[in-house]
Amino acid sequence: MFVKELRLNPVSPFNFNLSMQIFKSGDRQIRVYENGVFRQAVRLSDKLVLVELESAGTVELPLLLAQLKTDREFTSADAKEAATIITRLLNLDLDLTAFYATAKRDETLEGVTKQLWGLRSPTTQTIHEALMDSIVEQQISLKIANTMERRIIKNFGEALMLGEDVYYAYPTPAALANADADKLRGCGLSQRKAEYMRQISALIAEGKLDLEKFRSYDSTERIISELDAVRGIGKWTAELTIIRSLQRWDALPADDIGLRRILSHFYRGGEKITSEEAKKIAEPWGRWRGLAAYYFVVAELMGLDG
DNA sequence: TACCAGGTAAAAA
DNA sequence: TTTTTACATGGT
Repeated sequence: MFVKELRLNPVSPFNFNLSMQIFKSGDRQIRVYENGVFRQAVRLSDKLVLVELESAGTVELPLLLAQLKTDREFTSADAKEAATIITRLLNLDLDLTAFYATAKRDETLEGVTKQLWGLRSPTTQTIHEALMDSIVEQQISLKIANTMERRIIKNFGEALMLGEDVYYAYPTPAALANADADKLRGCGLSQRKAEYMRQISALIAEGKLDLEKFRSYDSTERIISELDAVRGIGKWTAELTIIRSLQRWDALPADDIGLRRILSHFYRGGEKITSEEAKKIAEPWGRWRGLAAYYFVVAELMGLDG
C-alpha cells in the first residue's frame, strides 16, 4: 500500500465536524464519517485512491490533514489532482461570509446560520453521479433511495482493495451504460429508471452528452433547460443535480415535497405550502437560496428550532 | 390494507 | 392542452 499525506487550507469559516455529520450513517465501503475521520474512494485519471480526512484546525482557522492510500505508485501529479478533487468534494473554496451577510435579511435563516456556523454542503465528484442519484430519488423516500444507491455502487463501481478492506468508487458512465438490465433492476429500481440511467450513461460514454461542459455556463437556467430536455430528467432532477454537483446556489428545488415540508415547519407552523409559497419564502435569500435550503434541511435533520 | 414518499413520461380525456 | 396513470419499495 502506498500512502501520501496532504495538508489542505479551507477558506474560513469551516466547521469540518458539523459538515461531515450527514455521512455518519454512511457505508464504510463507500463514504463514511466516523471517529473524526471522513473516508471515501475517489477516481483519479488513472487510479483509484482512498481519501481519509481529519481536521487539525478550528472553525475560524481551519486545516485539514489528508491521507491518500492506493495500491500503486504515487506521483506528485496524482497528489495535485487529489487535492483539487477533495477541495471540490467538500467545497473548501467557498466563502460563506457573503452568504451569512445575505442571511441577515431573514431572521429565521439568520438564526439557523448562527447555529450551523461553518457548515458547507458536500459536492459529488462528477455531475454524472449527482444526476444518477437524483434519478434514483425521484418520487420515493430518501431512505429507500439510499439503499438502492449503495447497491448500485457496490454492483457497478470499481473496487479498490487495500489489505483486507474494499472500497468502491462511483460507477463510471460506461459501467452503467453496459450494466446488465436485470442486475440494475435488481438494485430495486423500476424498469423505467433503470432504462433512464442506462440511456443517459450511454449518451455520456459515447460522447453525445457532455455534462461537464455545464461548469462553464453562465446561466443556471440554461443548464436546467438543457438537462430537462433529456429523457428521464425533469425540472426537479435538473435542479437537484445542479445543487449537488455544481456550486450553483441560485437553483432552488421549490417543487420538492421534502423541502416544502421543512420550510412549512420553519415558516408556517407546519401548514402545507405550495411551491409558489416556497419560492416566496426564499426570495430574501437571493442568489444564495440553494445553500439556504441546504441549511434548513440540515437544521431539520438535527432537530434545531427556528 | 392502502397510501405515501425530495417525479417523470406517456396515455387518456 | 390538461389530467390521469404506472412505476418500485419500505415505512406507517
